[in-house]
Amino acid sequence: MISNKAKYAFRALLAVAAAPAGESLTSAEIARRHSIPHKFLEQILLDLKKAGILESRRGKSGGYIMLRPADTVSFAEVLRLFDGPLAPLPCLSRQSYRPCEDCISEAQCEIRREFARAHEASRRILEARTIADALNGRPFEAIPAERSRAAS
Amino acid sequence: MISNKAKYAFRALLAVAAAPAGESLTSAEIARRHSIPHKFLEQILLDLKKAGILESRRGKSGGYIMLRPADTVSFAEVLRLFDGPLAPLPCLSRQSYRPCEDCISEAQCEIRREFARAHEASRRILEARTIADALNGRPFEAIPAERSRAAS
DNA sequence: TGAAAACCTACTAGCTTGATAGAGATAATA
DNA sequence: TATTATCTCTATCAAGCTAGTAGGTTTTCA
Repeated sequence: MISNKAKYAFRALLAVAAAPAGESLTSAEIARRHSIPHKFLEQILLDLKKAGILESRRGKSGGYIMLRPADTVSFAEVLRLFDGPLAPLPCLSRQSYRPCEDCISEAQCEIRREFARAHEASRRILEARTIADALNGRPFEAIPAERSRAAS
Repeated sequence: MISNKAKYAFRALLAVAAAPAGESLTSAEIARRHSIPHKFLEQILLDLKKAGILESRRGKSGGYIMLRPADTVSFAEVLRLFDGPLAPLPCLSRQSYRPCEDCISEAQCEIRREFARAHEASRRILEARTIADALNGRPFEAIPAERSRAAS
């Protein structure tokens, strides 16, 4: 299960990305429209800003706006930001690899082998799909097949 | 990330399933061989027994043995048993469905739509792969395509 | 100067994880 | 029958995490 924090982050991002170009949205407005605790949302928006995804304007008539275009922000990136590694095992994480304690041999670990498949399947989708895709409902079939397995 | 408990459960199950037919394994032996805290493992084995996956014999020369054949025990089942629903959102869980609070329309929820794809991909693999598959290294390609989408 | 907004830091209740502890029940065997 | 090895059950606990709440500071606009 993803955390509430991540869920709120997605809602907020979708809201900001859906706003007319150049128009900013205040945290209070987002909170009201999506029933998110306001102060909690503020922290989340701040994280999104620190991550370089959102831009903010302070003061009266301030608010939030996309910094990076919505089609460059993947679900995987946002989820990682709030919930940590996507991988089901530390030894399967690319971004924050860590061997399991007491692991004798990664190559021979059946658990790793099985979860690697499952993880790879969902990882590819979360990595490929962006906030923009979600907004305009681009169908799943349009995801280009990932050829480069080398980096895995 | 899956819990330590689930990881231990997989290790233990693989060990019991790998034992020669009819031969039982004691919790102490499994704990020793896989560096799992003994008393903690006992709880886990008990859960596996209550779930009808393992069988136990008490007393001297007791131990654990598979109750159900290893090729009927899926990774999904074991993971659910210890870590709860596989679904990233409550509204995506088949076994323990629950709407998100404050959800206005499931059909129109972009977050649900995106995560549904990712979840379905890994769910199918975890559901299809069994302890027996993991043990004899049956290649992933051999998984039969799931045709019935109706139950989704 | 006042209002509205983002920004920052601290705190907290309740839950979950990953165990540890100790006693009881049962079965083989000496 | 006593011993011993094993599973079984229940309670407890420290540490960390989740989902916030709280209260102030800074910035900007009118």
